[in-house]
Amino acid sequence: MSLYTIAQASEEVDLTPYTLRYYEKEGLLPNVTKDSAGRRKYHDHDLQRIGFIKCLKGTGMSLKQIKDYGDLYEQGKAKFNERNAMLEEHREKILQEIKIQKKYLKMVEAKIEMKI
Amino acid sequence: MSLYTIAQASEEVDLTPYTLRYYEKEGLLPNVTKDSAGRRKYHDHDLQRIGFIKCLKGTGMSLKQIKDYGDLYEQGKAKFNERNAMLEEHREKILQEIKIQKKYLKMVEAKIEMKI
DNA sequence: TCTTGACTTAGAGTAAGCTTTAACTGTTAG
DNA sequence: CTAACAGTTAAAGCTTACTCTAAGTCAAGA
Repeated sequence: MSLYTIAQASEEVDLTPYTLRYYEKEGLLPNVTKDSAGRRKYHDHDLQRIGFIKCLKGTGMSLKQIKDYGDLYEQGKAKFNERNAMLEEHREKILQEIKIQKKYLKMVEAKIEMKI
Repeated sequence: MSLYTIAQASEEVDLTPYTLRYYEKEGLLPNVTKDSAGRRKYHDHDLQRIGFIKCLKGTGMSLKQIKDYGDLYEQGKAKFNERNAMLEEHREKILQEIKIQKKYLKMVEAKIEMKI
């Protein structure tokens, strides 16, 4: 069980310390512990959570929605259905988005081939 | 050869009139003509251009870069190489992005399967 | 002890991409 | 003729997601 300062965590997850504090302030990272001097200590599960936040954000979910998902997560299995429904809906959104990206890719390739 | 009011064009391309004026102000839509009363008249080639703008924007190109691309386009074949290089680079970016999206899709699916 | 450096906070500032407002103009239906 | 309507402009306002600043705290090394 390893601990990370904000600088180390920042390095691990490739986000600035500013961003990590911002995510915490916005409620995306509850339960980040602090040492006796008040400095944040990140645990492995925090880094894993940040990893999943990056996944959701990278697939177009807003921080607001990510927070909502995280809030359901905090409520444990009582909210499992609601939470999984969110993920399944998001899965569809990603699939749609990949389709669109492929369509756009073809448009760009067509433009390249057009040679005008 | 058909002409469209801003409301009709807006409907066609699924962008608000605000957005169309904004794109024009930002230099993404040069040469939009106006009638004797000063009202915009969109031509088919304007709608096609907007379609390609949506493609570039939808694949993560900033309006600034899209403007730069459009500016090269305005300069005709003199800037063909530069323009096509931009598109080829963008094509790579889209391919990368699709890869990332597929990875994220798997992460979300794994989380769904985890059933926790 | 002093100072350096990495942290803390609240809050201000920034950038992108719209979105709205206010005040106005020209066209059209009654 | 006039009211309604669809457009015009410049400029202000909004949202999201950071990003930075200012002022302060704490621990460790010279």
